[in-house]
Amino acid sequence: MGDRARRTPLSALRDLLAGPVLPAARGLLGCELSAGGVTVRITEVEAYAGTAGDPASHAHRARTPRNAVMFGPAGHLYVYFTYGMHWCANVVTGIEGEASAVLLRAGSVVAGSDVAAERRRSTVARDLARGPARLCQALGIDGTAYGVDLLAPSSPVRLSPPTAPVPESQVAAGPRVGVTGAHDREWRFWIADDPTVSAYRRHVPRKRPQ
DNA sequence: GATCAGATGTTCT
DNA sequence: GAACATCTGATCG
Repeated sequence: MGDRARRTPLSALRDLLAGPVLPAARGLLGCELSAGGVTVRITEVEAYAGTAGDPASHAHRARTPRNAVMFGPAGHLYVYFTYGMHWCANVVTGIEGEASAVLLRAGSVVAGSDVAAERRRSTVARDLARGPARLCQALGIDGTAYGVDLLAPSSPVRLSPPTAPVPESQVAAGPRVGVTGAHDREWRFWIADDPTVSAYRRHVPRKRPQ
């Protein structure tokens, strides 16, 4: 017996993140993310396999200044700016150099909802962190949080293990949202009956070239 | 409730 | 220059 029972939940989480990306993504459901005076319980995630043959990953082609942190150790935060106005947050997973990551797509605010509502200019609790860009806005995450260690106590953005684990029967899986290719992979995971999970939308090209 | 178009800037070809 | 891991507001049912 022993070793496993003595490990703290935090070190168990660190081990989980350092392993394969799919179990890591599932294990992130129910974890709590705290930043800027707001705490969110994660209800929806997507896995991206980095250099391991995933054409939808930002790290698939090559290492660039933007995705550099994904090539580092697990448990760090990958933040990127997209569509000219939105930030999105990922947790780096796997071994160094693999560049896999888990996109945090949605959560429900469990503390600091007044602060989150002020940032979001919305009073609908369900919508405060429903969607990857909304989640970042509610938590006040932007480029200044790029690369921070989510498991370090002094970090501005912190990740905590679930207060209650999510039962296997509550975890649903399906195709990823918004990605251009690789629709066949069911690498999106969410908590089945949670109202804060974003609705699935197939990727649509946004403009016709005349 | 569903669907559509527009905003806006960084990254890569 | 084109694409993009999105959101919001308007319009239609």
